[in-house]
Amino acid sequence: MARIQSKRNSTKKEVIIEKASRLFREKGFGAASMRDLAEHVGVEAASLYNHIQSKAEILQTICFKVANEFMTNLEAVEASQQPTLKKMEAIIRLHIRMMLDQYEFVYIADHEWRHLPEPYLSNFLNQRRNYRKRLGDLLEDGITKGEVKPIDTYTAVLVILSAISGIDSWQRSRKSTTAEALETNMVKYLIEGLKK
Amino acid sequence: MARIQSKRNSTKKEVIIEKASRLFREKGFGAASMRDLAEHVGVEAASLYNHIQSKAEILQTICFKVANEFMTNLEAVEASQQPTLKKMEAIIRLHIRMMLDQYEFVYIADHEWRHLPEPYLSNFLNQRRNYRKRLGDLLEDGITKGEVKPIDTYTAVLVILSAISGIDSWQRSRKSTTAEALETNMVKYLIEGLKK
DNA sequence: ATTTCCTGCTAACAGTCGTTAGCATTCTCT
DNA sequence: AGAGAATGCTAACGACTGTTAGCAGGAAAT
Repeated sequence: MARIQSKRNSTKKEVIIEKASRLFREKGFGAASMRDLAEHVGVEAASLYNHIQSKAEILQTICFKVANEFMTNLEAVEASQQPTLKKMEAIIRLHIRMMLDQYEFVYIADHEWRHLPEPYLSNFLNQRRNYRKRLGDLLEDGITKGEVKPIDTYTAVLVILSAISGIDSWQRSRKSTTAEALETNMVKYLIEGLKK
Repeated sequence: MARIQSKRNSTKKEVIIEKASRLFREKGFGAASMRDLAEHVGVEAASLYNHIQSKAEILQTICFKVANEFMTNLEAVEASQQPTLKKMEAIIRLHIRMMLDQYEFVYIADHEWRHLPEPYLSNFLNQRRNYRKRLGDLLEDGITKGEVKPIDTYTAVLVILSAISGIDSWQRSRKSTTAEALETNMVKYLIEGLKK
């Protein structure tokens, strides 16, 4: 019987999750069915349950994988010794790159988290809130040190993160602008607003 | 039989659409059921069909209502005689205000449009592309006239619109920042990046 | 007062949902 | 070669989906 696991560097579960991420983004978590997913994986729906526990587990895996990756990066940047603006730039660039080459995963963590079942939902939202808070603190610190223009940090964090998540609409319609140009221009616009 | 239409200034259809907008935002279009909606309206599911044609029709109504409102405003601004930066500010402020007091509708047009059936989907996406194109042209014009800093207009439009749609996450958690402060700060950040 | 329209109801349709049970096949390891 | 684990299959479950048919009661118009 046609087994899964075509690529050698990934378990069957990872294959399922990867295919699911594509599907969840295209149709939304609620509208994507397990039979849909199974077909993309090349297997019957029931067979998926040899590798995963539930549809919700897939969503959890994706959301927390992304959240952890961002959090790990944030901690590294916080611990680093560099000017605040450089720190912010590093974070912004990571967000943009994640949006560019882990698009499906990031998109789902950004837009489909509301379908997480409790207690994962609360957990996820707490992490999210904490992340934004620490980004705000980082900016606040930069203002205190005189490295950043005195602005409302809550608004700044909101603008920065939202702007990046809008790359979504660029992904959908690969037009003239290249990924590199987009990153450069976006960093320029967002950092410019923070300079004194 | 308990009729709908409690408020005098709205038809039953409008009541349904208003309740639906709330539901669609909370659960997503796919996950929100007609029986769900009926319960919020205070009626049986089948009765809804005396006022609407289908679930999809509700989504269409909402999406195009929002799209038309933005497009009408853009045309008014384009026709007005004022500096480019003032035009942009007017547009940004309208977007923010719409996000503040027509939150449910705007959110759905922003996030649930992918569930539109054809040909409405293509139609909607065309309008959206056209809208952004014209915003970009407006900025381009400002650059030519020397009123706006020479930037990549595609990126600028992306950043501006995305940043505003991020107000969504502010709506969800009414915290310290007031709506007025948010508008002021956001306009400041976004316009600052356009000034020479 | 009677007709007509509007809007509500219940019941049901055909289909899809996520998931489980039970069994067959194949892979891995001794 | 044979045992056991891993992974596939088919069939089915109960619940839920959007929607329609047919009917009843109240509102508006004559």
